[in-house]
Amino acid sequence: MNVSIAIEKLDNRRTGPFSLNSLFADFPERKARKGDTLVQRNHSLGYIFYLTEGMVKSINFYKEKNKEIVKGYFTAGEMMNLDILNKNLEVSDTLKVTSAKVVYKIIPIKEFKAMVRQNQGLNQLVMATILDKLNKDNDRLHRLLLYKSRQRVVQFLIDYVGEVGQRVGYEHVIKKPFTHEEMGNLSDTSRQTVTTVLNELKAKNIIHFTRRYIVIRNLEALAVEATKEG
DNA sequence: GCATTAACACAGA
DNA sequence: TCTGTGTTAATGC
Repeated sequence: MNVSIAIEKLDNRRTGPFSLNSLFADFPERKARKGDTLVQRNHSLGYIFYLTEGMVKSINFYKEKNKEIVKGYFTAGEMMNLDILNKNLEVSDTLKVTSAKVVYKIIPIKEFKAMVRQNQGLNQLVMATILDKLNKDNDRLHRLLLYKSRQRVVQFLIDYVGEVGQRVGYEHVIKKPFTHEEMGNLSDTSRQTVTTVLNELKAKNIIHFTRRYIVIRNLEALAVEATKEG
């Protein structure tokens, strides 16, 4: 994603989200702890999961390689397994808790479908969520094919700030950011490489970070880094 | 060469 | 105290 689009996203982002919290308020709630599996890939599931607290990762595990591919992370306010709408209730990703605690709502698929039919806003949001995921997967694949790991980290950072960054003067802040390991998973590289790249950017005064936040000092300069070789 | 893995030190929440 | 970060040597493709 180029920098102007990232900025545009920051500006256009909806402030008062279409309130899923109130829409799903009356449905039963479940809790889980770090390491718990909410549902296994290929298993049948009669509910849509709506995350109200904590963080969940969606993964595929490849036995042959003994390797886990992290497809993405869900945070509070997201519907996690919309793919079952299209696959006869079969989930395509394993969902695992990564935060200390998770709270989520379970909405029976039949009722969910009825709500989608009735509620234009929900209908649009479901559509947008699925398409957004599709685009993200596509971008990620292209990056893997076209760019080296350090570039992918920078590109991830630009997208990331576009999604959750807050403007502060000429800078942008990401509060409670992903860990380096999580960012590595999302940009298909190792956590050590993420650490190294971030420290390089810090040394160039393009970003600053601690465990609690990331500040993008210079988004334009970051965009330049995103395509720079070596 | 470029990047990941492993291993270890250590610091910050 | 434990998780996350910073660094480097060994290893792999």
